[in-house]
Amino acid sequence: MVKKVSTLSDMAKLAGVSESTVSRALSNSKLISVKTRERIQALAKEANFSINTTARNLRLQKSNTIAVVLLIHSENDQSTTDPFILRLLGVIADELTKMGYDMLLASHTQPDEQSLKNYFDSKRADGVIVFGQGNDPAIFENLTNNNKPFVVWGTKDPKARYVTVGTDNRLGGQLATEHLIEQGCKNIVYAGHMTIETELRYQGYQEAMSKALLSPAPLIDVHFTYQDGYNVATALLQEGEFNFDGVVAASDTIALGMLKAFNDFNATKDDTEKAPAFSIVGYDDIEVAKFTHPSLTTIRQNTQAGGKRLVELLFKQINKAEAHSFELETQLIERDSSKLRIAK
Amino acid sequence: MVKKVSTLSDMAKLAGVSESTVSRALSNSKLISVKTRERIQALAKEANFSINTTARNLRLQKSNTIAVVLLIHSENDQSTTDPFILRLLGVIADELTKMGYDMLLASHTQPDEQSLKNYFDSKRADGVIVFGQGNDPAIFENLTNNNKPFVVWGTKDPKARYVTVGTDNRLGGQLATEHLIEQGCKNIVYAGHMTIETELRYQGYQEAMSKALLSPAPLIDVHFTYQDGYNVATALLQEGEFNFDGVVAASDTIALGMLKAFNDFNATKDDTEKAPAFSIVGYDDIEVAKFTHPSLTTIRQNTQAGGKRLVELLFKQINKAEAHSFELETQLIERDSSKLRIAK
DNA sequence: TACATTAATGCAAACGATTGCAAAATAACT
DNA sequence: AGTTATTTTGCAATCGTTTGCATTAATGTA
Repeated sequence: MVKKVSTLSDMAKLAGVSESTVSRALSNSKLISVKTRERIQALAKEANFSINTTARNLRLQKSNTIAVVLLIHSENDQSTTDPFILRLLGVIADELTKMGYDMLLASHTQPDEQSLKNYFDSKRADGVIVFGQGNDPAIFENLTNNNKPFVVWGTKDPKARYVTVGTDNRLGGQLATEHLIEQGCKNIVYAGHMTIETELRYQGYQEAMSKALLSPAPLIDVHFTYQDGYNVATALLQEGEFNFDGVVAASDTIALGMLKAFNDFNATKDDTEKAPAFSIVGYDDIEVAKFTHPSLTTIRQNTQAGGKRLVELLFKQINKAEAHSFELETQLIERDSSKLRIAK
Repeated sequence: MVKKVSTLSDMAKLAGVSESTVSRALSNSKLISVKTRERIQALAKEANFSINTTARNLRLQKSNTIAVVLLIHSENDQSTTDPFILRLLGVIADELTKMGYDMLLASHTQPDEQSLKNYFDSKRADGVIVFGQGNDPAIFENLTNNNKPFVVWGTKDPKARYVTVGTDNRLGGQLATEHLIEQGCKNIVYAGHMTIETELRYQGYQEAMSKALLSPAPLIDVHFTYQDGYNVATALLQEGEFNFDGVVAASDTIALGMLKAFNDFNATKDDTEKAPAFSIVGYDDIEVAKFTHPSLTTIRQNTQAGGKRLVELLFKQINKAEAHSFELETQLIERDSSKLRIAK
């Protein structure tokens, strides 16, 4: 077997030229004559040679890598489980691959400024995409001051200067609520957990209620999982305290969990004891929402568009261009879960 | 503002010692006296200094990074969309973070040996986890020969020597089919697309059928998405060719898509024209399967256990220990979708 | 042929860390 | 204090690239 060719100097020996010539030939520099250029490239392919990225990055002072960081704020914040986030990650991975960049994925359970800054200081990433805005935007402010390229998925905070991509959460909450009101619901509740992002959805809900002269109910606290949606709804049903004809859920997972709880509950009761049907609207429009029974009316957060935009705005910053926060279209997708009450 | 401290030599100046001392102090070498060690560590924290990973990796000849590669074999192979794969990625990300490793995520639309080898040659990763076994295991054989640490999610090929983690697909297909037979189904079909992995599921189906003296039907070709499950089933229903009382689906997405198609179809017909109910078993046990209506009977592939095992076996190889392919428990999760026929 | 241009190559200095070995500082012991 | 053993520190080479500058080769012109 031939001796392994693994460095530029190996290649140089092989080709009978200097390292610089090989380096230039491989990067297609026109300083090198076409003849030797092609010869060397062929040789490199034949010898299965590929440049050492680490050394290259060191010399070039860049990493060709984007870090995608999931900030986990609590035990119940399971970003690595959430189908919506995961889907978005998939889109980002595809986009970055297209740009020839690597994607570094990491989740941090202790979200602090330093650990984010560290990606830059340690030169591990040329840019950072953050999920999990949390309640403390101050973390990000400093990065902005230092001109580090980074983008946050979430709500635009008017006081903050960092770049975000997300939907209009207030509007989303409002659209969902208004839709239920149009369907004839009177007694509508909001189900979700409070974060900076979802607080706005709740506000949207409250506004829509007030505008329709309905009184907002206190929120039902549920974490963003199928299971918690199921558990919380089941508990309420069993206590006989689930007396709503409409639910605005803060995520599709919650909505589907609640629907399931309702079905299971009624399956055990005979007709006189059954809980009355309700309408429900989810949030995110995860893929399965279209295929459940009933299909889920929901507020779409377009993952495809969102992922692309995140990457685009990050690269604008990397290339020293101006980047402005972007708000994705916030759209109600009307399906069957909001017609339940009527069907009944 | 203080001048930025970004290299070891900056730190050395700051602390009034040599670079080597700083380097050793930060890595907690006992060659350095406790006093100076602590002093320097404090100083480093204060100055927000962190070692340049690229330089470190170059010197140490390792990358502290694991590449997770999605091999995309066709247009229809949408790994970055598949909820099961995505969930597995989430688990792996968590595990690697725990080990202090970075996770590099990339999808390759042109799966070839060289591009995988390249992660090692270019020193970008210390190990590789591969999804998308495809039909050409030869790709992996060479990596094995070269002693590169890598693990493949999928079926153990007895002829191949590379390390895999996955479930027993033949058994899975068999369990699903036998369960339907127990439920009283006679006319059972398998719905999925052929890959090395899913072919075994189909074989399991065929065996179970034969054993029960039922004749296997030709497979329904469906790609692994909700949408394709829906489309294919809808087409068959409309043609009046969907005359099965049981379906073994190659994924939960397919199963849920088909169930939806069935519901939608019958919703448009009045009682005399309705298609008869059927039982269906999915594959994967994605999280939502428990929360659909009806809940989905399925073959579980435990993502938690699988992700952990993939990482564990990879690190065994990295540490030059022996690593053997591992087969996860293959388990039927019985829920409601396989009772449909009876309920009717 | 001699000289000026232009094209093609090579030299050597970075990039920022780690580490074997030598040197200096401190401690231990007569 | 003088010598030896031990602890602490520093020097300098190395990892594999890229690139400004100097050098050499090739071409053009008179």
